This record gives sequence, C-alpha cells and structure tokens, in this order.
Amino acid sequence: MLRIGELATKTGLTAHTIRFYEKSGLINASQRSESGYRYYTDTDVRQVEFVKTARKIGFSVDDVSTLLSIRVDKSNHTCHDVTEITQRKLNDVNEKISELLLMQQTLKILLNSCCGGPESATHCSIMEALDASNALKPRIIAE
Amino acid sequence: MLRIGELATKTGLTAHTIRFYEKSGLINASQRSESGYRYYTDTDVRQVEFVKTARKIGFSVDDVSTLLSIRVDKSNHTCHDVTEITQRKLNDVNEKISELLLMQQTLKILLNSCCGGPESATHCSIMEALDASNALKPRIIAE
DNA sequence: TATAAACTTAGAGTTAACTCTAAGGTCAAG
DNA sequence: CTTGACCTTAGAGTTAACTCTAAGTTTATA
Repeated sequence: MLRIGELATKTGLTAHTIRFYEKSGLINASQRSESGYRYYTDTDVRQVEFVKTARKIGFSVDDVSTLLSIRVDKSNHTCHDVTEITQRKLNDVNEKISELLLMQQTLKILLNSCCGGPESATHCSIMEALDASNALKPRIIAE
Repeated sequence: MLRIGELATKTGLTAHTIRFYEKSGLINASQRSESGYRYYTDTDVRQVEFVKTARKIGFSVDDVSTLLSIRVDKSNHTCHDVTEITQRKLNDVNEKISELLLMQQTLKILLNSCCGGPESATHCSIMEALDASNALKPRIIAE
C-alpha cells in the first residue's frame, strides 16, 4: 500500500495531479486511513499508469474517463467502442498536424525570403509579406 | 472612416476581437467621435490586416506586438530581429509537429492492432496496449 | 516530546486568446 | 419621437489540465 507521495514518485506524476485525477473521476484510492490518508494498491497503481499512458498518447482527461469506464466493464463494450475514441483522437491529431504543417511551410517561406542579416528592416521581405496579406496564399514550392 | 462593426465585417474579425486587440496594445482607432465611437482609417485597416495575417501564420499576440513595434520603426530594426522571431516560431511549430507525429504514430499502431468490430472488448488489443504501459515505446513500423 | 516531512481540504491561480454580458449611450430612419 | 441597430465600458466567463496556496492534521524520527 502506497501513500500518495510514494505513488507520485512511482508514476512520475505529482500528488497534486493524482488528486486532480481523483477529482476528475479517473482514479480513487482503494483505502483511506482513519485520518484520511489515501492508500493505493497495486491495482490502483496500474490504473494510474493506464491514465498516464493514455494521457501521454494524447487522449483528453475526458477520453481517458471513457476508456476507463470501458476498462472496468470490458464485456459490455466492444472493440468498436474503443476504436471509435481512438479514431476520433487520430482525426484530431491529423487535423492539428495539417494546420501546423501549413504554418511550418509559411514560416519556412518567410525565412527563406529574408537575409536575416544586420541590414535595416526597411525592406525586410518578411515584413513585406505580412503586409501584403497574401502570405497565406497556398503556393507550390520547388524543393 | 469605418466604425468598428464595418471594420469587423471587412476583416472577418469580430468587434469584440478588435477591442481585445486594442486592449492588448496591437491596434488603435485613429479617431474617436465625441461620443466615443472608434473610427478607423485605411492605415488602421492595414494594421489590423497585418495582425490578422500574422496571427493566422501562428504568431502569438505577443509576437505580433513585437512585429508591430518593428513595423512602425523599421529603420531601427534589422532583418535579423525579424528572422529571430520567425525562427523561434518555426522551432515551436516543429516541436509541436514532432509531438503530434508521435501521437499519430501511436494511435495508428493502436488502430491497426484492433479489429474495431462488434466483438466484446474483453480482449481488445488497444485496451491491452494501454494497460501494458509500453504503448509509448518507440518502434519501427513496416509500412 | 519536539520537529520536520508528508498528508488533508477547499478553492484560487495559470495560460492564451478570445468571447460574452450587463447596463447604458448614440444615431439614422420612419 | 420612437424603434432598432450599433456603439461604449468594465469586467466576468470559457477551455484544458493542471498547479499552487493556505491552514490545518498526521506520522515518523531523533
């Protein structure tokens, strides 16, 4: 049986975060001492690690909550239930990647267009591009 | 001279957002009527569009503030000043992309490992992977 | 027994960039 | 002169996921 600080050390979370997860309904200490101290079993540790793993993959706390409710009652859920959450998350991630790739491309174009030297910014092509307000136009880049 | 609502329509921002940008120090109406209405000139419009463009590229409001201070005093700034901000932003974006690609890869592996069908989740390989807590181990994927 | 480390709770603070609300003033049209 | 659209301000709310604080209690150690 671990106390919250020990669990924190073991999982690499903070005690604060563990309490926050508890408040969010993700985890619960199997036992409390008379004085109210939380005590965690091996099963609890595994659940916290599940949460940590899922969070690291990118699932929201809300997603993790759903995944946990499946986890405790697997036989009443299907693989489809699980892949649906996963697919939705993948779609989110794909969308964010697309946005970031667009930014990346634009930033690269801007950087390539500017000398970056100690010259006065009076004719800086980055500033000009931002002013032209067509800096976002899709372009074909010759690599 | 445009009133804030007209400027909003013209730029695709909301009047709220324009006021927020003003409070953030990004823009200012060139004139106010006696009763306090903001009136914007063409120069103002260009500045708002500069802000919008920069924000869309991914620069933070803070970055935009810096870029604007360069913009109004180009001769006292260098191309290096501008590329530095741009490069920093690009580094941020690159880092975020890396994180997201890692998530994407993991999510894809998870999805590939699971049938996604109406079968009970009792032996769902996604759930097992999350439980195994090695779902995050780097792997080589055969495409 | 004294002290320090670890624990408890409720609740506030953080971050970024808006977004919205309340309560009221202004202006053009009919 | 009334109605409705538009404007003003200050300030609160939103979102996500923590992160921290304050004030007090418990436990282990010397």
